[in-house]
Amino acid sequence: MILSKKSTYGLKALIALARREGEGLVIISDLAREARIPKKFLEAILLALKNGGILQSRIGKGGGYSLAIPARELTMGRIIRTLEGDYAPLACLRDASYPHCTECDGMELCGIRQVMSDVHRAIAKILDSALLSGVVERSDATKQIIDYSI
Amino acid sequence: MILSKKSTYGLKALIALARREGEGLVIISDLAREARIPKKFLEAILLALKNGGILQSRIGKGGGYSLAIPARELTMGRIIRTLEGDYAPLACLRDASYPHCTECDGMELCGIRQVMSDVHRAIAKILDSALLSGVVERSDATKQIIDYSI
DNA sequence: ACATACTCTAGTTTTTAAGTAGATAAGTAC
DNA sequence: GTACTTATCTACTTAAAAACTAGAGTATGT
Repeated sequence: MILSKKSTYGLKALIALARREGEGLVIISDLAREARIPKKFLEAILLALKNGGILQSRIGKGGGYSLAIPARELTMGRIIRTLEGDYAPLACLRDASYPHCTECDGMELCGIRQVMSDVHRAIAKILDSALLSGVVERSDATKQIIDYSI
Repeated sequence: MILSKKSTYGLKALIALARREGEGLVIISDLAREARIPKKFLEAILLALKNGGILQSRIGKGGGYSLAIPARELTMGRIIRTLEGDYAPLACLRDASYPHCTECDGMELCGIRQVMSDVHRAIAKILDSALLSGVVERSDATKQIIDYSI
């Protein structure tokens, strides 16, 4: 569950967009510069977020990106799932419906599978209850503390 | 938190060893054949587990591997940590002591960091309370159910 | 028309995981 | 002691995924 750069970049961009919520569209170049993300890479990430329904965009002059979902309703789970694909800790957990997979020869894996299934649920629970707005607030709080302490 | 093949193989081998606990040493070739793991790859994995204090071995004729820690005292957390390295969900979580990392420019990451820290703790809690013996028992239980259902 | 900005296709580079080969050291039985 | 067996070590190779880039294409406002 190490967060990829793709997801990290995506989250940073979303945080930046959440901070400007309601202020109209933001262009990729600005986001890339502010968050220090390679522009071309960010393009692909934002596009994925748009296709996932998390962002909306307008093309052409005056265009740019904005949140399609309010930060108070957008969960970390949805964001990460959109960027990483489903974060199943074991291949055979991908489709939860399947009772056992071919890998579980001799069933050694099925014991492992059950533990990893617990892990999976625990991760999902945390990420699906963490809202983007909360992350922004916590970032601001941290910033203040650090500003004061310097 | 997708489990690598290295860890999966390692766990399968440990389960096999746990099943023969108290029955002396098991040679690599047997483990590799039974668990269908490339022998050379398994060698490296078992060596890592030995260096991590999880396995013990004896060289020479009649030699082989056995658990250095009883299956009832060996946690999944220790096993996976030995094979994967510390499974921190974010690079700057690796040393928990450090209050913030250089990546947290503008502090966007610190909000993310806190959420991922929760994830990290949740994973550790589950894996550190799951014993190898429990995994073996659950595997056997699953096996029975499936045997009956066929 | 033209500048602006997103969209799309198709790459390249870098990194990490996965797997292999073969030599060497070391213990045990006989 | 020597032949056998097994662990240990170094150094590759291959395969796959992550990270990043280039450039053409398309839509939009003025």
